[in-house]
Amino acid sequence: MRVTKVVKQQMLAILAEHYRGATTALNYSTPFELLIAVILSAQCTDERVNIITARLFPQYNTPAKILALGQDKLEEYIRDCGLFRSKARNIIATCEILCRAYGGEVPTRFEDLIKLPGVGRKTANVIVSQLFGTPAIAVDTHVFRVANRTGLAKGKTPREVEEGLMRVIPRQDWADAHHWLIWHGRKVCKARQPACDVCPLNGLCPSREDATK
DNA sequence: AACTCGGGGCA
DNA sequence: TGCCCAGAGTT
Repeated sequence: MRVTKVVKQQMLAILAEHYRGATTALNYSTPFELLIAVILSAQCTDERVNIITARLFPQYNTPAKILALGQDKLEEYIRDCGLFRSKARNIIATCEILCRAYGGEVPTRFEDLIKLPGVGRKTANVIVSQLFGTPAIAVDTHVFRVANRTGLAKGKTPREVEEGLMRVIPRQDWADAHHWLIWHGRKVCKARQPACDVCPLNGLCPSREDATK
């Protein structure tokens, strides 16, 4: 079933109302801290990232300090989140670049961020949209799933979904819409057992009767 | 486009 | 236990 543009606008309005105030912006005090937290969050819950960063950042909250800590010790700090070896390696490499090319600061442009080891489209979009005021929609697995199921933006790749969402959603709503879609994916439109019975998009979503697709 | 990394969370 | 996960890099 094809979702008309009018229906898409209705669904977006409902999501905006239903998830008003919802945010995933974490209270990290510097861009560098948020960057590291987002890198760590891949395939890992926010709760666990919070535990790790609460131990790490009091002493190691700058690229230079992380480099001084070293990769082996960094691995010990972040061992409780998955993929920790590659994350540690990427974080060290990123810190070296930040120190060498950016004066120890986090670059503000998407093109620069995405070149950093461990930073892909999703992470770069999160940083620029939540930190530097550049409108963007970060497509993670939740956003990807919700967009495809609801028909807001169909696509085989996250990139396609990202571009589709940008076409449907007004630019000024991109950052907020990212949060609506993520929260909807977490709480209602879940990967396993979607709670279609309590879904605010009931009646509009084409996957209502077969939400496992 | 498919594969891999990896411990946690959940049924 | 087995299966999936608030991704990114490599092949």
